[in-house]
Amino acid sequence: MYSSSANVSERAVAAPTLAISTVIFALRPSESSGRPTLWIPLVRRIREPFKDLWALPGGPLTHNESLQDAASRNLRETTGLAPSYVEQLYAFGGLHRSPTQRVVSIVYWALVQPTEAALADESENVKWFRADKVGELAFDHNAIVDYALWRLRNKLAYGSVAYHFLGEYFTLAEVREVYEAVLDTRLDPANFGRQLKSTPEIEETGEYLQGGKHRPPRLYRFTGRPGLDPDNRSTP
Amino acid sequence: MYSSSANVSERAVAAPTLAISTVIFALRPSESSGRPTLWIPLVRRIREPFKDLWALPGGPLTHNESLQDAASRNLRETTGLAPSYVEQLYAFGGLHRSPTQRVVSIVYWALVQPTEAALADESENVKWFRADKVGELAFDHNAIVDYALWRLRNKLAYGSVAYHFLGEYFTLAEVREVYEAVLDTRLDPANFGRQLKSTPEIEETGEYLQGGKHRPPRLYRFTGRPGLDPDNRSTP
DNA sequence: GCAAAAGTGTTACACGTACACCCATGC
DNA sequence: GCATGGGTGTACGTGTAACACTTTTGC
Repeated sequence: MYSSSANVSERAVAAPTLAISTVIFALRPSESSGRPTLWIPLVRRIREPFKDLWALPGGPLTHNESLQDAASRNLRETTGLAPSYVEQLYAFGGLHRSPTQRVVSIVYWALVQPTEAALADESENVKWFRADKVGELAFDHNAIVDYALWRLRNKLAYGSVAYHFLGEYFTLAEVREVYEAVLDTRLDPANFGRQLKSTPEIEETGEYLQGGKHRPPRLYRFTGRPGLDPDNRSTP
Repeated sequence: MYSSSANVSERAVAAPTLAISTVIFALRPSESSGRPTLWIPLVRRIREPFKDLWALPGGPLTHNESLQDAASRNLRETTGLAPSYVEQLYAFGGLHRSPTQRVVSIVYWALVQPTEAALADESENVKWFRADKVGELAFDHNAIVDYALWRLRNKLAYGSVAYHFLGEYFTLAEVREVYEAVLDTRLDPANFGRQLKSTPEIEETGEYLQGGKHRPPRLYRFTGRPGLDPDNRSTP
């Protein structure tokens, strides 16, 4: 394939297994406070190695799908969900990730909306965990979850991912709740609202959210495209 | 390997080829202005597909090396250089990257110091190009180079990569030249110097660079660690 | 009317930018 | 002495943080 001075004969021997895994984030109300918090779904391993430990959903890459399609597919297959945002996280290829075999995992992270997340499949072998309390996971999946969390927080602070946790219409308070949940801080509603309204990707609709207990907040819409990474770049 | 509801029998069929490629950046004086500019080494393809076109150096992943080691190795093999900085860029896995075969490329980017870059191997089949004037490359390598450039500029602006283009000791003006070359702007020497001196990772030495035409500038040293990505995290 | 959330106004401060100025060296 | 790059001082503008204040709804 590539011209290279490497020993070409080695290639056939090596051929590490290639797998795709996904860290799926959704906001769900905390059991205690009721405020939204970050959750991720994990699958129980049904064979060795790491039998009975929890692991990230994942699977092989099939021949006729792109990497991102493979991530979306195994997300749908394990949780029944359609993600609103998918981005590549990292390719993990350390030598001893799996005790039995050399595996290179290309890991994605995804966001799903809470309306969807509510009707997600949950079973004996698929369960949702609070992202900061996952316990001991199979393989190097604890490190992967940590890194995904770090990336999510980063993207939220500097990018425009927050809206993918929400539906098409949302109030400023809902966006603020997303930030507060993910970054684990409290934000000044006044300043936060002004900042959002000054970003060109946020569009003010004429609608108001009715049925609340207090003054009805205005509804907004997000009109931006997510991506700067190669998979999403071409989308105009 | 992974528990998954995917059709396990498909895996054996699929098995796309896995390759490692690297975008190697070095600063070299421009032919015209003499000011430093960004260059990258490319290798000429000696077979189909894309025979005779230039491509990124790359090769297979061998069994007993990590992804990053593979990147460093093929960097050394094509250019004879030891990189001062290596970071994973992205895993490219589109279906039609190569017309003949399904290939997933895990791409790294690297920086080498100009002292090293000066003695880099150059031959009929390995040549250095200005990063912004590479012409038409094989596969999707133009897109990859563009993305690597974007990342480098980003990391330079927000991170602390600049020092890896330089030796252990450097003057503030040298760092400024790196920024000016990569970001293609002019920066105010006064403000730039103050900013650098206020970053805790920059250490002022007692030494001065002698032999210049004018007032000898103070020499500085960088005392930070590069990384926040998984490969470099554990390094204490 | 009162509680609570939506939304506006105002001020202080940190930080980046622009630019005038002084310092030290080679020729 | 003078040209040139190294280095300091200082004023201005922009954006964020803090917080007082007004508005609008449900009960």
